[in-house]
Amino acid sequence: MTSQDQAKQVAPVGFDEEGGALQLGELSELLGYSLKRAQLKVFEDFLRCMAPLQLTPAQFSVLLLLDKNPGRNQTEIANTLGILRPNFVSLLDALESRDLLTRMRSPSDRRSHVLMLTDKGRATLARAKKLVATRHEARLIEVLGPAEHKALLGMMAKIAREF
Amino acid sequence: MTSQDQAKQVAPVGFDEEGGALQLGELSELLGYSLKRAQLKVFEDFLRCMAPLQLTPAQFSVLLLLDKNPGRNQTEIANTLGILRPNFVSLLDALESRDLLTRMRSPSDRRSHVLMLTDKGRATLARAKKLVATRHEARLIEVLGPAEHKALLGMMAKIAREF
DNA sequence: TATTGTTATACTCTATAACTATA
DNA sequence: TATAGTTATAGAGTATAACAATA
Repeated sequence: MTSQDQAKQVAPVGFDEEGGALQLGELSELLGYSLKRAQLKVFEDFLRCMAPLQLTPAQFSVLLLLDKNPGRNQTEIANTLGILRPNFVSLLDALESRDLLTRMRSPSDRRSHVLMLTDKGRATLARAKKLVATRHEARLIEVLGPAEHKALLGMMAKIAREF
Repeated sequence: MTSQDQAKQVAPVGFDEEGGALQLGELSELLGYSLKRAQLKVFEDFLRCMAPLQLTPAQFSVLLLLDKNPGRNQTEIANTLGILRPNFVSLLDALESRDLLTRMRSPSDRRSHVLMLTDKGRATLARAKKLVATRHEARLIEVLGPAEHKALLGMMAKIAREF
């Protein structure tokens, strides 16, 4: 089977750190690692702040994009958000069943569905934006400071664009 | 296939009518959104750079942590990495089957498995570290600049810690 | 023939309950 | 009784193929 007689450099006896906190070591210098953990924290906080409206980050991004770009079809919105078309269907089903948006067959190309926010969708988006600004982003700015928060936004955009 | 895939074509601005690029709007000010997209890019690049060794970010983090903290059990390592114990099992199975680490029953508490890198595990980790430094982090530093890269690390750690 | 929305499907991650063997 | 490792399982998120309607 597998090996059983190597690893003689560090004996299983003589633990000098029994029960103590582990050394992260080079892990804390690994940007991907910190980035992932920070991203999880930020999404957790987003969900907490958005709990009254029951919107996920992905759902919020769809409403935001639709408000700024009315009359687009599913493929255009999904592509812009990096969501694959098949996976976009159930996401839209959920929002449409909550009457936040509508799918309408395009008169010019009856294959495509034109997406538009409903009045309820616009109202919900307005409340959602307020929650994000006053609870979520406000807390981030409080932790980082306004200058670093802005710098961070720039760096994230740069990585997403140029990396 | 060239090195440049057309994941997202950026059309010239000013095309707000039919067929033009969509307006991201407030989406670009949403830190969680940029953070997520940046994190995906960084992990993609990590996998590309690490392709010769076939290590995922999670696997690399386990090797790194084990090297710095030999003789710990599965629960301690998993908790430190934010991995749930049940999900840690198959991750370890994969690394152990590649002879990169060993599980040994602890003599003091026969319930727990003491984890240690094998010689092959240490050698692989050394090669992995070199790939990360010379290919992955080097590219990040090239895009961001050394000062911003360092600042970014600090901010990510701060969010992961205080947020 | 090509494209839009869709279904089906599969694979990875993540999360919870419950089992076993030890303590 | 409680804990460490494990199994089973379920749910998200993500990926590809293929089909019907339409172009």
